[in-house]
Amino acid sequence: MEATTAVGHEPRTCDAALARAFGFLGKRWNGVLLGTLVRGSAGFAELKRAVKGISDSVLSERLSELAAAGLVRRTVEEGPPVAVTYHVTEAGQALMPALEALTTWAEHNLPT
Amino acid sequence: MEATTAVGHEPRTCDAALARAFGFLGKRWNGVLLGTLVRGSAGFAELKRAVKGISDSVLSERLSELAAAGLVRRTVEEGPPVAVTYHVTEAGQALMPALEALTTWAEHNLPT
DNA sequence: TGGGGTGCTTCGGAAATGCTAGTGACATCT
DNA sequence: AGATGTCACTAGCATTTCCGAAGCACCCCA
Repeated sequence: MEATTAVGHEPRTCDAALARAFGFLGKRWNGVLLGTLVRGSAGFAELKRAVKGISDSVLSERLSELAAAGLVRRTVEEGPPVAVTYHVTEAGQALMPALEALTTWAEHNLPT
Repeated sequence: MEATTAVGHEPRTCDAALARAFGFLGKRWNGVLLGTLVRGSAGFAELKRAVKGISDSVLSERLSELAAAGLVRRTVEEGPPVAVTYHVTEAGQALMPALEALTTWAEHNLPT
């Protein structure tokens, strides 16, 4: 194990930032969830219907994670009928171009 | 409410293509794997070292899936020392811009 | 002849996910 | 009024998926 004095060829590691990105997007529903939320805020039930396939428990958990990471914000409207709304923050919005690129790619390269 | 005769607004579903994209990228290692492979072909062991954290079994499985989806190709060099090489196809290459966008986003919006 | 490298597959066990229900406040239908 | 439904979740299993270690076959180098 040399402590490469100079140069050194890194063993072809993948970009650290990309790895971090997939730390999030690599979890089962986060991608679609964010992708849905980016096109407009929604409540819990609405989200569940939109993402269809996701379960209550996971949705709840993912929303917490996303909120903790500062990508999504949870707003409670006290009415009499309390309404909760989830919407993306700027950090979430910033993901848009990437999501679009991904969509385009899928359209062209992924079988239906 | 509604059931008005025609129209109907879809309940805000996420883009189908994006969902398909995350059918792949939403699985634990596929993203980083593709991201690594995009910067150059590699053999099994090399890949394992590069993606570090992934296990043999999962790597093997992921590579099969990726190959089945036509994003990666598996080439066997018959020598006596059989050497296997994995490299992305054009469909895989086409993912690059999306991956770059993702990387940029992570750099700016994801904590280290 | 032993150590090291490559390319996988096969086992458990552990962790992540999914399904079914249930709660409590309100709203609406009959 | 009472039944039913919606909204936002939480709770408890069952199933799926993932990981880590081990093993197998082959080759190269000393």
